[in-house]
Parts: sequence; structure tokens; C-alpha cells
Amino acid sequence: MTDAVAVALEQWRRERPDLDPWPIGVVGRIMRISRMWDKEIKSFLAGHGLEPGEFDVLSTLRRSGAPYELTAGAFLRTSLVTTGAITLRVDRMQDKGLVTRIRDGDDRRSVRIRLTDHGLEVIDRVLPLHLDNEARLLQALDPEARAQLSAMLSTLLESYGDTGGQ
Amino acid sequence: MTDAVAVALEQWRRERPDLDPWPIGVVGRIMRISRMWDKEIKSFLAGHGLEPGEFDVLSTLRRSGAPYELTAGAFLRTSLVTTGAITLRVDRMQDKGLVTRIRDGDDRRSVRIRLTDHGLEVIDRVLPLHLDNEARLLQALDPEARAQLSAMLSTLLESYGDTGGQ
DNA sequence: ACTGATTAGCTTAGCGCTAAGATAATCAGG
DNA sequence: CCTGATTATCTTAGCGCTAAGCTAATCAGT
Repeated sequence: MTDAVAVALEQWRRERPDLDPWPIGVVGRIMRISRMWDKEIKSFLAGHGLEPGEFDVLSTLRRSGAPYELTAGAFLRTSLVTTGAITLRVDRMQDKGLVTRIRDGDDRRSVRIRLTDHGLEVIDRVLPLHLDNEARLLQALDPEARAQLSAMLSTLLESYGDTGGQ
Repeated sequence: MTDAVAVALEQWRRERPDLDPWPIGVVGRIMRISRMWDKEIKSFLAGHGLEPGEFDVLSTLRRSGAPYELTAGAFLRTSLVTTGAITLRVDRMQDKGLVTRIRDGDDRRSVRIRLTDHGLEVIDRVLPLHLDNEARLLQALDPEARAQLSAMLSTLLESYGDTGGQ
């Protein structure tokens, strides 16, 4: 069987034989997989009443450890979205009772975003299911392939200096 | 150096030692890379007056070969977006003079979308630059790694039955 | 202390997309 | 031929995000 990107590569070789379309073999496939996973994960999370962006905030807070509290700026540095998106996510999550905003006493520009008890309960319940769901998406790869794939992706991220802030 | 996902994995192992977060090593990295590339490519294309979705339509038409014409449904089957998105993209591209809509004479429900001379000129000019740009994003990987990576990504897409329609 | 630059976060118009429903043409069975 | 189901596309309200500008607090140099 050939995937959709293999077909596109073959078409390009026929139509533009003067060009070598090899980068599409990597970039096209990664973007295609990412879009498919976006939908899968969005649909999975919807079953638990969460948007992907909200799950992302919950995860980041949870794995930062007790007291499950980070400034809005700390999210920016790990999240690849703009400040406006963080503000809006936290607005929605506050309405849902997942997090609270706390003005910092020392630096009154700063806002600390903190997981509520409910938020902690939600992420601790959903995370294991989320991991199972992601593992299912990777079933086609054996453990060795998974490790090789992770390593190559890591090489790419490192080449972009992606350390998630600092 | 460690990438942002390696840091997240380490945090999870500390905070939830009862769980094995390995799927994040693959899924998290692919999604993170995809979002970074989305921005790079969007910014690159903006320099040529194109949106990513528009470039996608131009590419699909161009590589389908003369007469550079496909039905709206054919895009749907290769594109991972909804029918509404195709309609809106074609609306914008028609305004820009990149494509034209032609009602099919045989099946009058069907609309054939056709590259204009201008559209053909644009995609033939931008594509080589786009490939150079993508190659730049993959500089960190040697040719052998690129081939291995493509093969593993292809395995995943095939496991989802992704043949781009048919 | 004062002043300009910087930092942290919020606001909002606009964008592309989705989801759900609508319209219109074609097909399939009796 | 009808009639109901299907197919192809368009329409539109609403969503999350971006980009650009804003407010307010803090810092750095004099």
C-alpha cells in the first residue's frame, strides 16, 4: 500500500522532473499525521469536556508539580501560542472551575494560574486515558522504531533550539 | 541539549511515576514540530501573497497534470479539511485570479476548479523556493536519517489507511 | 527621585476553519 | 416514470487563534 504523500511525490516527479520533491516526503507526512492526530485527540478530549488547548494548560500545570501553579508567561514559553490565546484559555477554564487566577503580591503585573482541586482531579483522571489513546495511534510501530523516531524528532527540535523557554 | 518534550517527559516521570509517558515522546514531538513548521511555512508563503490552504490547492491542481483541473470533491478526498473550507478557499482564490470555477456539463452538481494561467505561473515559481525552504528545515538530518524517518511516517499513515481517497 | 525602556498580561477586530443544515442534481428500485 | 436516497456543493453561526495595540507595573541609568 502507498500513503497519500507517496502518491503526491510520484505526481510531482512526473509533472516537474526538474525538481527533487524529497522534502515533502518528510514535511508532508509529518503535517498530515499531525492534522489527523489533532482530530483524534480533539474528539477524544471532547468526550471529557475539554478542548485541546485546555488540556494543554492542565497538563503543563500538573507536571510542574505542587502547588500546580505557573505564571501566564511560563505558559507562553512552553506553548507555541500567543499571549491572547493564553488569556482566552484561562478565561474559559476559570469559568469551568478548572483553574484560578491569582495576582502576584510581589510583582503585581504577574498573574499566577493555579489548578483547582477539580482541575487536578480532571487531569489525573484523563491523562492515563489520553496516554492509552496516543499509544493506540502508534500501534503500527514496534518499540525499536518508536525509539528511533523519537530520537530523530528530537534532533530536529534541538536544531531549532527548542528548549521550551530557557 | 534537551528539547522541550524531553523536559516534559522528565517532569511526568517525577510527578506520575505510576504512568509511562512514552507516547508523548513521539506524539508530542510530531505535533510540536508541525506547529513550528506551520508558522515557518505560513510566513514563507505570505511573502508570496499566499495562504497555506491556497498553496495546497495550487499544488494539488498543478501536480494532477494538464489541464490542471479537479472537482471540489477531489480536493476533499486529499485534503483533511471540510467542504466548507474548500468552498471558502476557492472563493478567495477566484477573487485573486488563481483559479476559476466551471460547472460540469454532464453532472451539473459538480464544479471543476481549474488553474488559471496566473495560478500556474505562481505555483511554478513558488514551488522550487518552497522545497528549498522545507529542505532548510530538515538540515539537521542526514540523507539516511531522512529516508528512515520518511519510511516510519509512511508506516503510520498506511496503518490509518491514508491513501488520499481511493 | 525622575524618565524612558521594558515586562506582564489583557483586549479586540479579523481570519480560516468546522459543524450542521440547506439546495439542487442525479441515481436506483419498483 | 415516480419517489426516496444519495451525491456534490454552498451557506452560515460560532470557535479558537493571531496580530496589533493597550494598560499598568517594574527596572535601569542618571
